[in-house]
Amino acid sequence: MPIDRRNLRDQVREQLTEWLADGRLRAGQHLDEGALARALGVSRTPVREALAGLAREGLIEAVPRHGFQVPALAAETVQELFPLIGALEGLAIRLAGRSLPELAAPLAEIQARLAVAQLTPRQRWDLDRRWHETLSSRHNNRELAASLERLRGRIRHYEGLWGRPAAEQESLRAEHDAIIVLVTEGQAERAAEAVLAHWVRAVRPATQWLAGLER
Amino acid sequence: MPIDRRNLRDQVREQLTEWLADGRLRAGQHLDEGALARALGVSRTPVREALAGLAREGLIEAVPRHGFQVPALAAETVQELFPLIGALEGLAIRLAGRSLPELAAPLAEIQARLAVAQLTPRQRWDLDRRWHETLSSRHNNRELAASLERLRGRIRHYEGLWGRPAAEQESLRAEHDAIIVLVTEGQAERAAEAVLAHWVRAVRPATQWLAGLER
DNA sequence: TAATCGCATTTTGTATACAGAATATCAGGC
DNA sequence: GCCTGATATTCTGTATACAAAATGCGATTA
Repeated sequence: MPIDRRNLRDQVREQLTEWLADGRLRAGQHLDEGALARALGVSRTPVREALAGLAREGLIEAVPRHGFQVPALAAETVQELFPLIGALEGLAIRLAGRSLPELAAPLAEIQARLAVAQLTPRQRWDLDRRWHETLSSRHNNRELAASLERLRGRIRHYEGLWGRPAAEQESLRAEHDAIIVLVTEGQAERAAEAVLAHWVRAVRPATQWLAGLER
Repeated sequence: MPIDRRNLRDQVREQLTEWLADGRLRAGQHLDEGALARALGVSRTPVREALAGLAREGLIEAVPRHGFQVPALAAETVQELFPLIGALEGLAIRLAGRSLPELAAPLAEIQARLAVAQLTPRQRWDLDRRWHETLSSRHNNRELAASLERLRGRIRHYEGLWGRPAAEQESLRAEHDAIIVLVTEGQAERAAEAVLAHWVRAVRPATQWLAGLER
């Protein structure tokens, strides 16, 4: 019988991360502590503690005397976070060792679903995320897992990237295929390099998409 | 005229990270909110918010109904964090591009100081940290910088590692030399791999040191 | 001596109160 | 019509209050 020993701070944080993930809290949005507290049926105290934690994680921003807000979409964020995620997924691959080829089948399965034409950007985004999560799942490093989850959480609002021209999507999918081949062959080092390059190359279409949004 | 708009939460966090860095708050120590608030001359509210933030960063631990504490030294932490730092320093090196060889001189300078025999573990630890900070300073990725700083902050309590046998220290210093050669030659890819391997190899002496502490 | 119980004290977790800053509203003037 | 400024309102930041859980400690007992 697991007694619930969690404090409100953690429960609030969990709910807020969910709302950040599902888009109920949108990029650029200001977070009203009072409104959140009322919505959750708690006082502002645990809400503020949760927000302070999320802010230190980078999931939200803290602006002195203005409170907290969801970060607006920014090209800088993509430019900085994508390579970071790539490097960590590379580490995950290197740590997979001999078991790396076991990932080939599940990766190919997700990849096949990504090839379907009439998916929404959101669906593509989810599949792509699951593909990368699978690719970087073969390690026993909880810190690495936590870091990756945190960084991925920070780019959740960028799903519109997958509304880009089909040609760009095609080239990114081709890179997936190339990585799957390396994974199948157990070439961890080269697969790690490829996944980093993959993320770095994705920066350009993402920033172009953001530039298009400005209008 | 930059008006101080910072809130107490941020100021408290800054002071606490300092106390964590200089050892005034020791590994395993319980953090008494009331005592901290009194010591800082503020109420518990901003202290708790600062603690909640530090906990989400992993610099301290939150135990429900028991408050906050500085994480105890643990072999797991070393095993998980060292490769993570290595991967991120590797990314920093790859991002340095053509300017990588410029790092050779300052690295060699710090390395020379590390060769002096009668340094305290603390002095060695500081020099080693500065060596790695220098090695990974040539990039313009603020997120990478923040992640590295955070992770480095989490292994600050492990300075005793540099009280290990001279032979081990010698081999780690030799790896530094090899990396400096690669840096001089501008071989970013190989230098990145070498620095990851360097951190991975450092896991063993660190865990052995920790095992020795248990007695 | 070691373990256990009961009680006092401390400490955490949460709610609430309050001051001051930021923001919104709106009237008046250019 | 738009800017300016005064005022009202909202919201943040911080302190304080209070209940409940955890902890410490001494007495009691096996």
